[in-house]
Amino acid sequence: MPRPAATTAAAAKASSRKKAAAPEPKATKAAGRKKEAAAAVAEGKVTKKRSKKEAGGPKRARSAYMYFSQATRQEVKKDNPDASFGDIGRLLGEMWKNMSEKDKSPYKELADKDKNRYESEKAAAA
DNA sequence: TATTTGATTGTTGGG
DNA sequence: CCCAACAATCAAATA
Repeated sequence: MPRPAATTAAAAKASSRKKAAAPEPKATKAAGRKKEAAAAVAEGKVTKKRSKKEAGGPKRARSAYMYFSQATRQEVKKDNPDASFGDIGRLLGEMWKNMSEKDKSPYKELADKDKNRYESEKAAAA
């Protein structure tokens, strides 16, 4: 995995506050995803299950691809009315990699802003 | 401390 | 109600 080592981008700029009431603890796909973790544990790959849903509150920031899918999914569906979820996703990812960083910029901006918002929520929840 | 890997984010439609 | 592929990103856990 070619990941930039030493990614210590700890820009803790907690200023704005966001009240997270969280009346209904919806575990989205967490429970479902957990099954993979459970399977991994069963195989003995991981010693302990990395339950990440411990802290119930601030949802994670959406990636640029998340915004991209929101913005493009309808267009792709329009061009491919017969395409199902998997087809759309596959094609979507293909075009995502196809577009240049400049095109991804707007989505990255959204992702960046959401990340900032996530930091605020996290800080507020803490 | 650095790397790794699991978990989470969002979409739609179906089982 | 949960999962399917896709990419990105974070955070816990391990080496």
